[in-house]
Amino acid sequence: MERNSPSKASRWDELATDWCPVARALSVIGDRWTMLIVRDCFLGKSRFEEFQTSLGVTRHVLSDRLKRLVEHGVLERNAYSQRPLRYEYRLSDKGRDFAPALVGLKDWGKKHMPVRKPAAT
Amino acid sequence: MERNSPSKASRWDELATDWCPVARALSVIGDRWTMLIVRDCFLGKSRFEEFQTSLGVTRHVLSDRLKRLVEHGVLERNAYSQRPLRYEYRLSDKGRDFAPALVGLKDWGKKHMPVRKPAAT
DNA sequence: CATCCTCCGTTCACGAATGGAACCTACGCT
DNA sequence: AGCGTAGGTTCCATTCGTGAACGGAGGATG
Repeated sequence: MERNSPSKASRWDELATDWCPVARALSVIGDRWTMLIVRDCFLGKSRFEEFQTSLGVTRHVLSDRLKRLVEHGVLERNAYSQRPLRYEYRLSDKGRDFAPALVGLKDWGKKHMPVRKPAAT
Repeated sequence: MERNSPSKASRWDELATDWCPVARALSVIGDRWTMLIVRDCFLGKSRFEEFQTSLGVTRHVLSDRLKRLVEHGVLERNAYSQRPLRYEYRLSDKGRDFAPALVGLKDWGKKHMPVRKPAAT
């Protein structure tokens, strides 16, 4: 009865080394907010305040997720202003490659999760 | 914990009415474990113990996520045994339609999140 | 028949993560 | 100087996830 499955007891941190590429992907972007941040990047947003306003996520969590995304090479943090020294977050190639997954999610949401307030598309 | 409460007033629930289909999709499957449960369903798993063993997720959370997935019509809960009265969870059409998104995630994981085994040569 | 075992959960206590808001730094404007 | 803005950081109460134990309905075993 012992199932010696390689993915047994996958703790969140251990997902990064899971046999399943889906699990490994989720170890980076499988967070509540992370995928929405990436979505916002695709929509052209790049600054802290933009994400914060758009998502309504707390600044603390946003800061954390951005750091994480940069660490994992999904986003790149560049100074867009030297005098006040401000940074922007832009998609890396790795991040841009996430587009198909996002599209898959979008299509599914569009088809199966209709908006329930007004009747607009 | 109670996901079937009428109004939880969480940011999660607000996502369900978001203008963006990605956000709406994430309001259902944007959880750490939920997408992995769905993945397991695609891999043929259907029972509580199977998910629990495979994912190592706590029973509490698993129970909660399965309920949520059934509520949202991603999974269907059917009795596979009447005498001990046991249920199995199977993908609905809506759930099966999630395949492309999962594939997108898989491809991204495969390309950008290589396995980093500690004892790898 | 008593006892243990399996499956599918639920309940409990506690630590981690999150939400909300205030605070801080560095600069620009007036 | 005083205010506003961008980009965070810190603090605290609440919520969530985790690990472990418990429960209950039925089956298998002695």
